[in-house]
Amino acid sequence: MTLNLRSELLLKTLIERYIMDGQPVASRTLATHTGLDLSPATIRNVMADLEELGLIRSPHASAGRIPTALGYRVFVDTLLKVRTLDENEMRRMQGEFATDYNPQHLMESASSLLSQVTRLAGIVTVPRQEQTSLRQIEFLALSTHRVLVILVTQDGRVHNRVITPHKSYSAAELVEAANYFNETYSTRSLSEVKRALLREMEKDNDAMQHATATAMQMARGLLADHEDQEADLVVSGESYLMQIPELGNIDKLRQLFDAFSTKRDLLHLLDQSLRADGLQIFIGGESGYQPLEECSVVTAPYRVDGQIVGTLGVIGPTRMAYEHVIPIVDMTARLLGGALSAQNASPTEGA
Amino acid sequence: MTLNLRSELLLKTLIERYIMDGQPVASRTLATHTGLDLSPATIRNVMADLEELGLIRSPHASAGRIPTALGYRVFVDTLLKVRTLDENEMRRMQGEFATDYNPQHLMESASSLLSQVTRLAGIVTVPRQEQTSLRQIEFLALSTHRVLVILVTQDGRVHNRVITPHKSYSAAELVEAANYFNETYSTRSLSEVKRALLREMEKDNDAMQHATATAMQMARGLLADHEDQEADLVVSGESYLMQIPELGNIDKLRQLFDAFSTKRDLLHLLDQSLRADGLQIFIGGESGYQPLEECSVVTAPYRVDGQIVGTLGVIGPTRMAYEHVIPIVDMTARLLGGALSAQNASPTEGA
DNA sequence: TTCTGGCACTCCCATATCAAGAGTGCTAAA
DNA sequence: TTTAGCACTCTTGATATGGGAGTGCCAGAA
Repeated sequence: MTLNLRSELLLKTLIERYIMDGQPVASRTLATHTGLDLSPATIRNVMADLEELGLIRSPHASAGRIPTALGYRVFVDTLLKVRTLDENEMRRMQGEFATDYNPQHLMESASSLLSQVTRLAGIVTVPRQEQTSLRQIEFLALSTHRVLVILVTQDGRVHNRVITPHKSYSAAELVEAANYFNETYSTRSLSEVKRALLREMEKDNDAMQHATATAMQMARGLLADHEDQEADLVVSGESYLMQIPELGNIDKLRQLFDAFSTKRDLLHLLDQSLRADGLQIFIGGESGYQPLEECSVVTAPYRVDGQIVGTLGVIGPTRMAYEHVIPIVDMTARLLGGALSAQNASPTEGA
Repeated sequence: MTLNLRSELLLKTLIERYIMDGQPVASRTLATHTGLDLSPATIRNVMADLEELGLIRSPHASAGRIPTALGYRVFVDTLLKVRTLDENEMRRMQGEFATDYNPQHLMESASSLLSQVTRLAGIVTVPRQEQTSLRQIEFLALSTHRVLVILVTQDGRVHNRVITPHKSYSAAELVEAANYFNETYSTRSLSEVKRALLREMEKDNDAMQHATATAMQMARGLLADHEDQEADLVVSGESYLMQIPELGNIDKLRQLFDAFSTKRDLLHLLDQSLRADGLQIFIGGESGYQPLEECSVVTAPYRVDGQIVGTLGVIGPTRMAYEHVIPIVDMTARLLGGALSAQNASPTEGA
């Protein structure tokens, strides 16, 4: 599919206008709003070609044309000139962004920043535990048979879990076990740690040192309910989606909102972006996920200390202001990554 | 306003029918579906009286009647016979309810249980920190100038916060400070603790023992960002509200959803229920909160160790099956309270 | 005094009709 | 290759129309 310059220009203008006002674009409108000095009749011929190529379509016989998903694809890939954020916008976003040291809060802030600035739904995936590495672990006796496990991961998040071992342990034993853990496993990724633990546990218990044995008991308790601790999603501004006319159908809207609370499929989609290493756009059906049929998703991964740990982005109607949304998503990924990395640096190095 | 038996019966039947099928109820329908052997004309006379009293109204001249908020109020207060849950339902709810020891998870489970069983939006308020008492506190050095504070409250929740004191402390110092804290403040409510701390901090630092001084440093850091740690709300099943025809108006729906994400006003409403000590129902405008105009809220407080710590309930259309919803809300409050209390008991006493 | 049959009246709702407007596709000519 | 012209299609809003559902009220029955 090769488009000549004129067709490209017309397609571009058509899509831009459609994004602007949501109305099917007629040949006459296009004739007056493209620099080209052509009559509507000529435009109509070109439009017929574009329709043939599947880039635009008409909702009915005597309406103008609107872009198809394929049309948006071509637009985004080859016609779109992404504006960089101007100074003001950048400053405003930085100003809106949280400045504290709480990772969970930073993610919520990023999500709400995305939705406020784009007026679309903002999403941020919380780093998968498996992919981040262990920094520190501590055990704390709550009562005779209940131990609070505190897990600090590389991304700065603190995870709590209460386990109930069969035996009771003294504070000293717990400290010893934690030390063993920290010496042996810290800086290794959680999935690695998990694998190593499973290997370790197969060995004969009697041969173990006391600290090791205690540590293994803790590990057993930890792994037991590890499963439910899945990656999570922070969504905000869903309600912006309610006023976009393309989703006027209450049923589609409902499916979309269900997707937000189920999270599973959205997480799966965002995982793809995790691997893609760069800004990604899913237009309409491209996501392969029915409730997103009328939507586009713009995502970007964010990094902590140079390593990709999660993704964020926005969900909105296919008819969204891509050239506006893209730099915002990009910028937010940087902001969040930066904030998470900054808090990671030990204060002696940082400010 | 005194209604004779016949009027009451008719009002009751009218509301029951309207709750069933959502259609305005006509005199003829009422004549056939009430035990009374009366002609539609007679019914019409009674209906005119009920309308006079503001209990029902007709959407337009030649439609049947529908209940007003006041009508529902009378219905709920004096006409409704609440069914107790039958064995099966009770068992099913118990089965669906989470069984683990994670308070946060228990609340989410309660919320989703509410919404699944009632097919309405479920809400659970997370206990206000101020009202629950301190059980245990620990300090953990993360790096030279960063200390992780772990706060275990009476309801079993674990709170983390990272503070950055100006001075660096050794592990031993931190343990000592924690001991001081636990000895001095545990079992006292957080708001009490806060007050006591503020008093304490005004004293001359030099006179303090070392442990006390360290503890006060920590306290300073803690109180600094205490504010943002507000009470929170767990909402689920919002999307059930999208298919109820009374809220067909996308704009009202949006306001409602905004209320769910803002949380502030809903929290305020639920706080009233906290003080009321029993199941409460807000019908339509009674909540005094505009987005809930078309909705009713059914709430019940839940208790941990006999003390009310939070509320839960459902939000749905005023036209909801109250006699069905009420026992479910009540039951869920018991389940959640029970689960939270159970995990609180030390394992030696419990199972 | 209370109830009821009857009837006129009101309002909704679905359907049909109509005219105007917008936009296209095609053709023939520039 | 472009364009003017024109017939055709489809939407949209306004308007009319008939049927249906239900009420309010009155006068007579119980």
